[in-house]
Amino acid sequence: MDDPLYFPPRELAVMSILWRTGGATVAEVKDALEENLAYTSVLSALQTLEEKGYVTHEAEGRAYRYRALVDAEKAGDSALARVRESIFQGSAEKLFAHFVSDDKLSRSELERMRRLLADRLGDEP
Amino acid sequence: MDDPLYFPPRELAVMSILWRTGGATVAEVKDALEENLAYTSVLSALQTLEEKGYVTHEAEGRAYRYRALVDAEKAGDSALARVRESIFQGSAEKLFAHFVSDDKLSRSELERMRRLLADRLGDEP
DNA sequence: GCCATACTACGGAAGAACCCGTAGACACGA
DNA sequence: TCGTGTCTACGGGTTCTTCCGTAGTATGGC
Repeated sequence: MDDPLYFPPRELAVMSILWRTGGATVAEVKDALEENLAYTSVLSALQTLEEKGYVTHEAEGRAYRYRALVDAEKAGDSALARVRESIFQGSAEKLFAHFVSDDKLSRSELERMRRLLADRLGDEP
Repeated sequence: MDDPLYFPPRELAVMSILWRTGGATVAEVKDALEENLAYTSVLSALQTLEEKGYVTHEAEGRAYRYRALVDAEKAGDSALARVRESIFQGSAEKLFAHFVSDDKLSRSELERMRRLLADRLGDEP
């Protein structure tokens, strides 16, 4: 097991952009962020993340391109485990039940989920 | 839509106990917490949560009994939405796929999930 | 060469989160 | 009555997070 891996809100937003893009410059991150932050604020966030070891950078022309060092899957593991544990009393089923009860899920999404679950059940004789 | 509802780690741990128990005194929260905090630290956390409006208290004997004012479902909504949005690129399916790929899920759990999903699909003709 | 532009490094302010000690109130038993 | 134990209120210290301004460096156009 690895350390629990936790990102405060703003840092998570930045990581999210790095995961989506696969790597981004400060300016790109700034543009992708919903809130309108100063350039240096974005830079600071990235430097903080780098200091923590979650991110690295390499020169690209005059600028740096930042890249995530932890992958989204790992972060997803930690986040879902935390949600399951603290909000759904440790029960994966409770989490699941709540997840699929979301009205905004389309029928086709639900059907693809059913398919996924069927596959998952099939692979374990 | 309500406000996004977010709890930093320690406060989430405290809320978790209130959700599980339905209400608890400071001493009970302290005992239930994994980390060994000073009594007053736990009290502080509860007072902070109360100030934010997530918690209330009523006298019970000489002590206060604290109770959550937001329910776990709402917190679950926010938490899952945040995870889906920032880690799984907004895709409920990606989240789901990752969720069911967890090795620690037992076959019976998975089967109960399948049932739940089937019911959910059935209720929408 | 000189200027504007784009970028990073650095430092620091302000607030949030976290943690606890001390003081005071209150009840109970000796 | 006099501790003793349990509880809350209050205040303060420390670290983390967020945010940005200033200064310095390099690049490319003129």
